[in-house]
Amino acid sequence: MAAAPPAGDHGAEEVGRRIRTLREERGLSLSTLARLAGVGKATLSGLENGTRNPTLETLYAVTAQLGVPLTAVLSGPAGTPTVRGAAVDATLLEVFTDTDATYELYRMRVSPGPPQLSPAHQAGVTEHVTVFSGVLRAGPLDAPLTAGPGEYLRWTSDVPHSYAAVGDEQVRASLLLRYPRD
Amino acid sequence: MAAAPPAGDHGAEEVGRRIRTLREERGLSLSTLARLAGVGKATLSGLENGTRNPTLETLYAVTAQLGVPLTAVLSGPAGTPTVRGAAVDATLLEVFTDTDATYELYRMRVSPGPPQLSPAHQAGVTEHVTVFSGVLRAGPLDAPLTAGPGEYLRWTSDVPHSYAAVGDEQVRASLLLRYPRD
DNA sequence: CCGAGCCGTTCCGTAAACGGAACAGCGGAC
DNA sequence: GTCCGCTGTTCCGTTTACGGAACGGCTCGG
Repeated sequence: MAAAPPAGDHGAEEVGRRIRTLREERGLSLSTLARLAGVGKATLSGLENGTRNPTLETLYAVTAQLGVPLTAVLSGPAGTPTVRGAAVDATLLEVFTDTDATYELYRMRVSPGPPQLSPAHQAGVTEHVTVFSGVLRAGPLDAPLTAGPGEYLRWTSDVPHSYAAVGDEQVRASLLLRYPRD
Repeated sequence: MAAAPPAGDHGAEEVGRRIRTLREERGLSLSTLARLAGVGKATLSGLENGTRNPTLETLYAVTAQLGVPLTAVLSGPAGTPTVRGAAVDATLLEVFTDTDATYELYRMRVSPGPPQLSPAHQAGVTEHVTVFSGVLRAGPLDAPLTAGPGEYLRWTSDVPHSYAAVGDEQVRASLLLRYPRD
């Protein structure tokens, strides 16, 4: 005992809790799920209790049998990296890698106050913003654009640019960054 | 039986490819990333080549150092809730619930061929599409719109509407559905 | 030309995740 | 009462993912 594995480990225990919850929601016993998923009972037991550091293969076998994506047990409130600035608070939701370019999709919140500046990116990088609520003023420093709810902005971000909320309302928007392949 | 998903292939190679892409985008060498992430070079090498079955701890160490969520390298075609039709294949990425409206953010692929029809939604629902690649023709049946890479479409979807790829290239886009609060 | 310093891959001993079996605890059948 | 079937946990031998070191390949610099 006491051999307690690194308790402060990342979300291993959180992952275990979610799997146990999902299993019990389905009325499955540990033994049954282990058999259906093709893993040992010891493996699943340790996994649910957070005393193991599961393999991707193991996790996939279990989550697939539960009928949920891997992200359902992994992505946690504390798990996703967030970029914070004076006014902008952006959470990276997804990364798409296509043949022509890589896309990063963020959910963005811009708080009222002075504009937040962002340095120039590599040549060819474009930003695409869809505003959900509030009024956003963003784009190149010398030619900012404005958009309200439901509207769309696009600019080439190889020059310094800024983000600002117009008025007192916080702006909520989705931000898509496109990095062309070299 | 039980509609077993591909048990052997859980996308280990796909995960490796994404990690390698993310690493190269950042201009990091394999050795450097391995040192920064605190894992062995052999581990990272095998991981990128798909010859290993990484543990959650290893994956987390690497993705955290790359500054992306685990979902960025895991989210695969399998497992995620997906809406499929004749031509359109959409994956739900995120749901935002704000005070004014609910937003559903999809990643969408439209394959070449005849248009896919979609019935009218509730009054006030709007759709917002940002095209990544290919040329998309979509919108109300009587007034469809066209957009190419980097362009944006918006229409009110309280009437029947359609989606179609123009030309032979598959269309990749992000689709934002906005449901106003009653 | 040759060594220095990187690159990424392969080799190898060790630590640990794995599945099967044995275990204790509980509830119902007879 | 005993037995059975089930629960979830623990023990244990096997498999394998791990990191350090050694390796071949490439690009510089002297």
